[in-house]
Amino acid sequence: MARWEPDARGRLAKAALELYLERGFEETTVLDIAERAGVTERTFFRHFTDKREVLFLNSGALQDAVVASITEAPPGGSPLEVLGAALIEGGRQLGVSREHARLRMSAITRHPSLLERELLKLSTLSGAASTALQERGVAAPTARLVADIAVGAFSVGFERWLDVEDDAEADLPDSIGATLAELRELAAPGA
Amino acid sequence: MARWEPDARGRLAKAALELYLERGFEETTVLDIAERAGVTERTFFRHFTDKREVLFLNSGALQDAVVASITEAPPGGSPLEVLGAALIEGGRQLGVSREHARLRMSAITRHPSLLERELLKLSTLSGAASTALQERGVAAPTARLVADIAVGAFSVGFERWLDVEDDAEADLPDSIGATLAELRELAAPGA
DNA sequence: GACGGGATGTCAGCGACTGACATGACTGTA
DNA sequence: TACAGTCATGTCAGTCGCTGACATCCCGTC
Repeated sequence: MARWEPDARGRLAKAALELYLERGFEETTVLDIAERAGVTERTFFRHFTDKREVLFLNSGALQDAVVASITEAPPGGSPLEVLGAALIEGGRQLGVSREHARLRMSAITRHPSLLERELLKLSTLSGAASTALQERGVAAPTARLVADIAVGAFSVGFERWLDVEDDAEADLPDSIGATLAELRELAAPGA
Repeated sequence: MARWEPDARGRLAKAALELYLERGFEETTVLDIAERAGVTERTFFRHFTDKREVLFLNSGALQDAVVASITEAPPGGSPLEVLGAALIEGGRQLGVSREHARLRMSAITRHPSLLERELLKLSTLSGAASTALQERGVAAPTARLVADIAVGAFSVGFERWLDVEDDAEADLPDSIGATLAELRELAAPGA
């Protein structure tokens, strides 16, 4: 598996994040990234489809976890409950450090181009969740709406997790769960 | 204001949509668009920042309408109620034909690159709505969550409006309102 | 009819991205 | 030990998105 210097992909992702934070996204050339990682520009594009994708290495893992969680959920439960639990479980399995997540998010929010890609990933996650819900018998229009809303809450919960001051109190699944609960309150007829 | 052939911007937007539908986004060159519109490639980039933006000419108008509606809303009412009414009003003022909206959406969903831009516009709208809510005294975290959720419902409502078969029954504000109502049901504690 | 300003044209150039082909490194096998 | 096959990487040439600098043209104004 490993030849030459191993893990070119990982080195490229690391070099890219560093450079995006040091100089900014626009000011960083793919050639810069490749050179810092010790490979050629061409090699970069063999590992990542474009200059943005390099910050989204593990976005597929979250989606897989969420879909699996929906599929394996016991029958019964409202769509929002099922998906909510799946998103909390996905957050649990993510296993990313707040430090790294903060740096990554910092780079992403600094440039619209990267934000676009982040939004696309969330949209893809929403689409996959919607499909998984439909396979459980949820009607398509309902599934799409629930997925959209719940993934939105997931995203907000993730950001709130990054904002917590005290490291000891920061728990991603808790934060997602709390945000989903708040969603229910805000949407409640009385609110 | 108008010299040479008037409305180069509008001609460019029209030519771009046509070509994206005829050949696809990737297969269309900015030079192609410019030639069909009777201008130079350079002129294209004076009117639009990039090849995607050309499909999002009036996205600012919706945002302005929504923000204005939030700002002018009478005091009282939950954040979700205020924003929901503002989004319905925004939909009312949009004034786009379903035919044109369908073609545009068809082009957008055909290519992830365009979908990214659509998502960014919605995110920007959400951010603006959140800010407007905060100026009404809504706490920042709540405002962000409500804005995210409500704009998501708006987007789903818009798509549903496009899907309605009978032209006579298709009303955008109604569709947005119905989707918001469904959101409340789905999120209600009992559901 | 000279003047000024805004929209357009022209041109040169950088950087993102791709296809085609060559080369290197490591594995399995005789 | 030699040889062949495979897969990641390197090399090279080319297209296209996008930008800055400068020239030009059309129009209203004085």
